[in-house]
Order: sequence, then structure tokens, then C-alpha cells
Amino acid sequence: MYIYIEREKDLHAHSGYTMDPYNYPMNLEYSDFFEFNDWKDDDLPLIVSGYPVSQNYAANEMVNSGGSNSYHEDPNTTSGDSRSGRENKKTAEKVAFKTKSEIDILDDGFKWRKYGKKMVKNSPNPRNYYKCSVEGCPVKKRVERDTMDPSYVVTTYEGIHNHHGPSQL
DNA sequence: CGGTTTTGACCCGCGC
DNA sequence: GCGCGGGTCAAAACCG
Ligand SMILES: [Zn+2]
Repeated sequence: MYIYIEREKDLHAHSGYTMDPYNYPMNLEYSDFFEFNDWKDDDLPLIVSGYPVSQNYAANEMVNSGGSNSYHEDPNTTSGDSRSGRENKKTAEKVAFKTKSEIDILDDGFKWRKYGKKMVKNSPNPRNYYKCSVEGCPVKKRVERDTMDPSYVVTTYEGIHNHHGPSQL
């Protein structure tokens, strides 16, 4: 499951909850929900940025894909059913935010430790790899600048937070 | 001194 | 195999 959300607001000014859709649902421009048709139940939450989000909300934001998301994997060709079972279809493991910002490091309220940096092919911009600093928390994120429109920053979250509440410190 | 950044090396899956 | 692309490790440097 891969979710792609574009937002236009420059969020770097806000600290603490910039990436939390609970607090900033209105900033969403549109969203692309890959493999969304497999999403049947609404008992299980969709996870965005480590936080659960209602499915209805997600469905309302549903739009067909397109635009400059070429770096995304095609759900129809991506390793097929490499993920065992089908239950995990109900849980989003990856979420991509596309945010218009001059600054690369957007404060989403969490503490991250950078553990890697790679140049992206067909792009002059690097991609940065971060992991949540909280002990035992498996959440990771990647940050890169949109190749097509460098005024955007694409942040991809992966995993679900071990803990609650942004712990910035 | 402890956590973070930096950065090249390393790993792994895949297509040829 | 080998090379490539994407992802991660880790040692040393960095910094409050
Ligand atoms: Zn976390």
C-alpha cells in the first residue's frame, strides 16, 4: 500500500504537527491511493505518518494518480504479492507527502536520525534517509526534492510509530 | 560526553 | 557472475 499526498502549504513554519493529517487535513491538495480498491474494511485504520487516519477521510481524498510521481512503484507490477497474506492491505505502510517548501528539513514533530544519503538517478538531487530516534521505534522516512518541480519536497514515511505523540525534544 | 551527521563501503535483489 | 540501483551500516567527525 502506497499513499501519495500532495500539499501546497509551506509547512516549515509550523512546528510539532505539520505532517499530522489530523491537524492539517485542509492542507491536502489531492491524494493518490495505490491499490485502494483492495481496501475493504474500515475497522482497521489507515496509517499516515505513523498516525491512524479514518478510511472515509482517505476515500474522500481519493483521486486518480498522475503528475510527477514517476519515482513511485507501480502497485500492479511491484513484486506482486511478495507481502505474505492479504491482511496487511488494510494498513498503509508507506505514505508520501509532497510539500511545497524551500527548506529540505520540515519539522514534523518527530526526532529523526539521518542514516544515509544517496544520489537519485535521473535527478540532480540527493535522497536522505532518516529513522525515528525513539528507541525501538521502526519508523523510517525518506526526503528528496521533486525532480519535476524542485520547489516541492517529497517525504515518504514507512512504518508505524512505537510510541505516541511527537517527541521533539 | 552522548547523540547526530557525514560519507564511503557494504549488502541484496534483479536483469542481463 | 556482474553491474546497477536502491537501501543500510558504521567509523570518524561534528556539536551542544
Ligand atoms: Zn517513532
